[in-house]
Amino acid sequence: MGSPGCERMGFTAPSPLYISHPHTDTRMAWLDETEDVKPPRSLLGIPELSWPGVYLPCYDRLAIEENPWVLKMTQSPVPAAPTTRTPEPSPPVPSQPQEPPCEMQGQVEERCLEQVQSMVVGEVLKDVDTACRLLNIAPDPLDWSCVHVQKWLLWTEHLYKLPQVSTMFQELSGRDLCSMTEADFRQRSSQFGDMLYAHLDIWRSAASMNDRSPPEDGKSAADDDSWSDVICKYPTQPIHLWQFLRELLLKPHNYSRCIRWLNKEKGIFKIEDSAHVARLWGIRKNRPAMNYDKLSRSIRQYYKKGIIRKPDVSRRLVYQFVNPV
DNA sequence: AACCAGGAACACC
DNA sequence: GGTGTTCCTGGTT
Repeated sequence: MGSPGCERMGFTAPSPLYISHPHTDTRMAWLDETEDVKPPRSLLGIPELSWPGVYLPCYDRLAIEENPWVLKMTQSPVPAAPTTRTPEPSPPVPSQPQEPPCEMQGQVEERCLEQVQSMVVGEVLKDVDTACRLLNIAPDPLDWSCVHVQKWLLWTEHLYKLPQVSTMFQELSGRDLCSMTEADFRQRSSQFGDMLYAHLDIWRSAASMNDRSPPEDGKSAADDDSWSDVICKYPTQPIHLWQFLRELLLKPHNYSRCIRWLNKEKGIFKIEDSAHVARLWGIRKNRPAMNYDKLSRSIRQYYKKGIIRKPDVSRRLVYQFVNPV
């Protein structure tokens, strides 16, 4: 590896990165199969660059529309821009002087951009981290086995609603994958090769960034759950279903559309989208035939073990952890 | 139709 | 043996 992460991330290179405000429920629009989650590039004013426009799952078009100023980040920061750029509606900066000197305004914008950049980097790392734990794969693609590569491909298919492309990349380790050029990717999948290549690029960038700044203890990328401490060691022991469910529940900004707490204190949760939860579990366990019927059977196995039960008032798709955290 | 409950056989570690 | 998967029958919402 060894290529500079930030450039690969698209912060210095002209790579569009669709971003939005984090922690909105709309972040997981990709989970909703009825929607086309990729924002129309033309509408966003993003030029059709050679980069395929990787759409990060944590960012969605609604929030982009709500925060048009963020779009600046998605556009090429080529040198020509600053002098001709028209003033955009500023992000909420309290008590801003009415007519700030140009320099000051530039500084403010620069600081805003820096803040947004670091926010985006954080969100990207978080998403990679989440995917790593859900798939039980290492963050660095170079460490992937053929099985890991297939998992990642299945995940990416799911993420971007691609047709089955994983078959085009069989028998490849992560190292093989990383040694491939964009042209190699396109050769295997003319339609989606560039997208996969770009997505892999993000992962490699995230890995290289992690290399340079290992997560500090306690407050890591998965800052909103103490749970991650338990199973943060990536390619280790298999995860239990109840652990997996809890992990989804502890990422509400990612998965609240498919599973959410009804009463966190009591450990009562509801599966909002049974098919999606089952599919995620299937990806995680490498069981393509997984469905809610089977998943719920596994949940029912927990009844006699005293791990999960039905709440006192039984409701469809609602379960309860016997020992809530 | 989708969900729920649980038996049974099986695979995998 | 523990855990989860797969298949099944039959009941409920």
